[in-house]
Amino acid sequence: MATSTVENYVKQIYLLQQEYSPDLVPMGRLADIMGVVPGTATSMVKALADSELVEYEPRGGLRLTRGGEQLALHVLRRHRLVELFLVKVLNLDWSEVHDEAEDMEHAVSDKVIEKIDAFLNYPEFDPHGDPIPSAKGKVPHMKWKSLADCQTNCESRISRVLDQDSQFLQFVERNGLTPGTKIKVLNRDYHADSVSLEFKGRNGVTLGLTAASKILVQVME
Amino acid sequence: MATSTVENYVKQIYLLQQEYSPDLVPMGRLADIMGVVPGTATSMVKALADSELVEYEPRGGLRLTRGGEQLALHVLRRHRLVELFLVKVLNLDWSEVHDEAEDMEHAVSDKVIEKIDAFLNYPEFDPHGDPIPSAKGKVPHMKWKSLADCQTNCESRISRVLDQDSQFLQFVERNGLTPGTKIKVLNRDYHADSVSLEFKGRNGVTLGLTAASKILVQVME
DNA sequence: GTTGTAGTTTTGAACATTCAAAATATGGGT
DNA sequence: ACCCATATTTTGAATGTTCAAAACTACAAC
Repeated sequence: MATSTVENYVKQIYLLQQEYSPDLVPMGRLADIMGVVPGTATSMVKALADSELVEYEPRGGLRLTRGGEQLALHVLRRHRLVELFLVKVLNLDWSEVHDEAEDMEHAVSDKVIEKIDAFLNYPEFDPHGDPIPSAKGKVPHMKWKSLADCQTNCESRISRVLDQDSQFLQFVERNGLTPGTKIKVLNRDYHADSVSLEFKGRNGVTLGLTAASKILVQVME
Repeated sequence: MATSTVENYVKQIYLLQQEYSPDLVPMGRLADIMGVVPGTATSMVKALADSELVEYEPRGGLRLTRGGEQLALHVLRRHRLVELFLVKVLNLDWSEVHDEAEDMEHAVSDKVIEKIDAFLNYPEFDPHGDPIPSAKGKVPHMKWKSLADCQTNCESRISRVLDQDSQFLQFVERNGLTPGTKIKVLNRDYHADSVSLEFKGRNGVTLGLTAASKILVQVME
């Protein structure tokens, strides 16, 4: 049985892969995100390679095996279902559930997770708009595009917030940019590094491109 | 912050103390219950003594300090609230929630526990009738007496089941002896090592004294 | 008083995870 | 071809938890 340390490494590798794929994930990036010194990541990755959870090329980088990916999806499923449960049933604020779920994701059994899934009526997305993998490891897909990439006059709907830092989420909430909100891009200025939005009638917030890039909208097809 | 190993030791010491108090808990008993060899318990207890969670007399035994007891009650509060939550909200069977809660008790934060407590409307007892300590560490008290100590014709109400082994709980449930059930002792025979009960009209089960001693009834005053 | 035995403690080693610091490899600029 | 900066790996040590097996203690029985 995988320890929770192993589960955390595999989960973070999965998330990093979204950023690097099809390239290998560099060791240093993994160390950073795990909050350990590089040598620690190296030795852990070797252990993961021995258990066939990752493929590891010394000095090249790493990627998950199919088995590692399945494990990562399992952990992410638990994490995201727990988040949604905490928000919907226990009324915690969406800005705090990510941290709560970090611990709980390793402690809830499959039996409890299936009960939660049923209780919530088989949801596809968590409170931040992240997709919830199925028990078999299928990820609901949707076409997303970052706010930073929306042109002037583009109308759309906020659907996912990538940065799950509590402060950032509170900022997003204070400004009414939670998933589901319909918005229109009033102005996008690459040189001013900003995007201004209009929504819910009142015309709205101006975001820097860095913040805008962490907010995804649904692409209407 | 206490690791979950430490939380488990302290919890079990607390439970053993109910059995031994006011005497010290013997090391061997702790080792047995923790499922470790005696030497492991000794070295762990020394560490607990260093953190002032237990008082330890070499070769004599051990007991919790006030601080250790507070920690134990905290853990027990989390454990029992989680159990009740799993039964009431997620509809798990009472015979399986003990094991589920063993892991979750170390992963749910105080914030989540307080939400669960409020959601359940500040309950005093868990599904097995065990008292739920308050956030401040106060334990609801009730006068209990074992079924094995009930005389012939004694009428009472089942209120607590001490053995939380899943098989035993299923047996208890199959025979309708769950907490809340009103029963009457038809016959108690010390030499035959048995107690027979009548309840819900139909007259009922006969239990050996060992089983009977694990089922507690409310003492009516 | 020696001996036996049950319970306890000590010792030495292992595993998973981590760090600090030294060693090494890689790719780019000169 | 050589040197440098950066990324990575290696090495050695620490922590927390565990086991196996040897050593010890206490007390009862003879």
